[in-house]
Amino acid sequence: MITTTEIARLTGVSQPTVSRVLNGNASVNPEAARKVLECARQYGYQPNMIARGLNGGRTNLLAVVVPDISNPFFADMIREIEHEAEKNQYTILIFNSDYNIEKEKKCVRLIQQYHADGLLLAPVRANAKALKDFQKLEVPWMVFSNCVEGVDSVFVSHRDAGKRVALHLAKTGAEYFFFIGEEHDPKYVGFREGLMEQGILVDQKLFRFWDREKERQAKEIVREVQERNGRIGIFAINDVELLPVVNALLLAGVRIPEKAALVGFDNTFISRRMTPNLSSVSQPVEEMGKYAVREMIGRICGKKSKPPCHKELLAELVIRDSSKL
Amino acid sequence: MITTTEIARLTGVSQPTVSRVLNGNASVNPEAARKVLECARQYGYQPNMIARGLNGGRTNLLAVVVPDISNPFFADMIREIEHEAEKNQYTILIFNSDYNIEKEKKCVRLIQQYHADGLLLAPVRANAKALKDFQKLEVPWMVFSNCVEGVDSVFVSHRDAGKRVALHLAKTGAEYFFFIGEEHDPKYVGFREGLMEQGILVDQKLFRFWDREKERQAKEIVREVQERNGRIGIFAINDVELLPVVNALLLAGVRIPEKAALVGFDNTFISRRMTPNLSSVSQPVEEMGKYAVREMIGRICGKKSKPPCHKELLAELVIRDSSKL
DNA sequence: TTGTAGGCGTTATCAT
DNA sequence: ATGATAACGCCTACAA
Repeated sequence: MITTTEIARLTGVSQPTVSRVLNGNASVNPEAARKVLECARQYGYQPNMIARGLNGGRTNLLAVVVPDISNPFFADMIREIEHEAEKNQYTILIFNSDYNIEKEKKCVRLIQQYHADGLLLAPVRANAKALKDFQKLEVPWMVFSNCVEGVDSVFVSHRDAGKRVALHLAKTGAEYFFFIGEEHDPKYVGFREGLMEQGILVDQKLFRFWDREKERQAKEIVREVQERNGRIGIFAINDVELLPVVNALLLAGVRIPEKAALVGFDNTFISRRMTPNLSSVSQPVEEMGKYAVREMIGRICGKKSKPPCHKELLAELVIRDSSKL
Repeated sequence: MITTTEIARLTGVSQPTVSRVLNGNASVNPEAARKVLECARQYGYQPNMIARGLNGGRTNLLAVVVPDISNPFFADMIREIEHEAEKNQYTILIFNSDYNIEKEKKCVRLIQQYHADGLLLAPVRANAKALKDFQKLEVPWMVFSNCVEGVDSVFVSHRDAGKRVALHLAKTGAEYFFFIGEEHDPKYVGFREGLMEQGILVDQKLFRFWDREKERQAKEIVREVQERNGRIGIFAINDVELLPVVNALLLAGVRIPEKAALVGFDNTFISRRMTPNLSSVSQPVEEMGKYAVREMIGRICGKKSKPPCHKELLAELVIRDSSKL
């Protein structure tokens, strides 16, 4: 790997001049510039980002922390983020928090150690307290996919989405409502709210399921579906969680959507390609990724004066066979 | 961010002594060590990996290049790689080649610029010529998921797997065989070989499909299935490619597996959770990820004398409803 | 056991 | 326009 010092020696100019030529910002003698560029080309010069990052400069590294890389939604987000980052000469460092707050915290250390220029975080918990460690960071950071009070965020409102799903399922004539996910999830909060707004007695009509054993959970849900007269509206925190349930319902001969109307989340390729097709809340992955990266780069380069950002993007409820009445 | 120099100033020892204490390799005065550690703790010292990487040291960065992060197989691989890397104090840089040879080549530059200690590559094309740019790298690199002649690789034999699928589908009584994928894919080569070994006249009985428009392709396949008497054996290069076909077949009322027996690849969660369940070739993702990272770290740390590595892991053909006779 | 000195490759500052 | 020089934070000699 040839260095600027080496190019300087070979072309008979000083090292800073080489630097100036290669960065193209200051003015240099055209003839010297030509020689330097020629030499750089010939030896395949590559700037050493490590050295560049050392004395206070940019590393052009962007850290990305997600709970689970293999979840299709996050995988898609990462693809978009990587794509937009690459267009802007940024390289991404990936960290998997594994839905574990402690692991998430450890990422702070690594981000500091590698002097990433910024961080995009899909937090395990969408509340500011759980993120207080990140306040230590001396570089800009922002949350995506969720909205956190007092923290720059790019998101769709999961609560709103949950509400819309409630409205939709109620309209399909569902009498009972099952939610698959955790209680603190904003989707649940919104789902509940939405049902209450419809005058549905949530304490008697809404049930929540969350079992690590997906097959067992699916069986339980099927049983609960079969026990009740009337249509059941089922809403899962993501498409992946919905799959075993669909599977179990089909095997048990439960008719979809007549007996059980289903809605997932994230609108991954799975939902489009399943039979039956699954209704799902679609997050604007590409827009969210692009927006997050651009906003981040703005913060990295720009004046600190950037106003706090709380960008809500619109989710779309894509209605497919699994909940079409 | 406090530095070793600063700690040295505060504790009244020299900077190298601080370095020695924090790295714990050389012997130091216990009392001085105590003071240094206390000070480091108090100020939350974090080593600057950038500086450490500069003078020939390790950056502890591991580059990973895949064709498509959002493909569930690669997403799973990345999760395993990240997990094993993290256990070994490595951080990963992610690059998406987008199935594009030119983009893949560009990664070489970035890996050099960031002085990654090594590279794990899932190549777009599994041949040495397409990878000649990577020979420039001064750090160890190896291929995973595919086998490349003359290059360190960790893989399952796609050709063998293709052969086994051919055998399996022939046994189920299929008379015609459809392959969904590209011609140069080793899976196709193996599939073809396997059929020939069964005495099947591949020129008349084997058909290959590869259309960017997945819906159109699926419709065409359904048409071709319906046109023929006898069972069709269908093998797709991955589960994702199989989905639209399953969908179209079900909608057209084609019976699975009686009329069309299907086998996918990668054994992603989709195949388990679809109805019908999909047969699929399972790659040992966890083992492959672990093995690749460990072998890589061995190369990074160890003597160059490491022998070339061509590690073949065993794929397993998981037979489910979609091809159970 | 410890400190001094030098260097990694770059950018920034200051003269010239 | 350009060259010296210093600095970034760390590590590896080498000397004491």
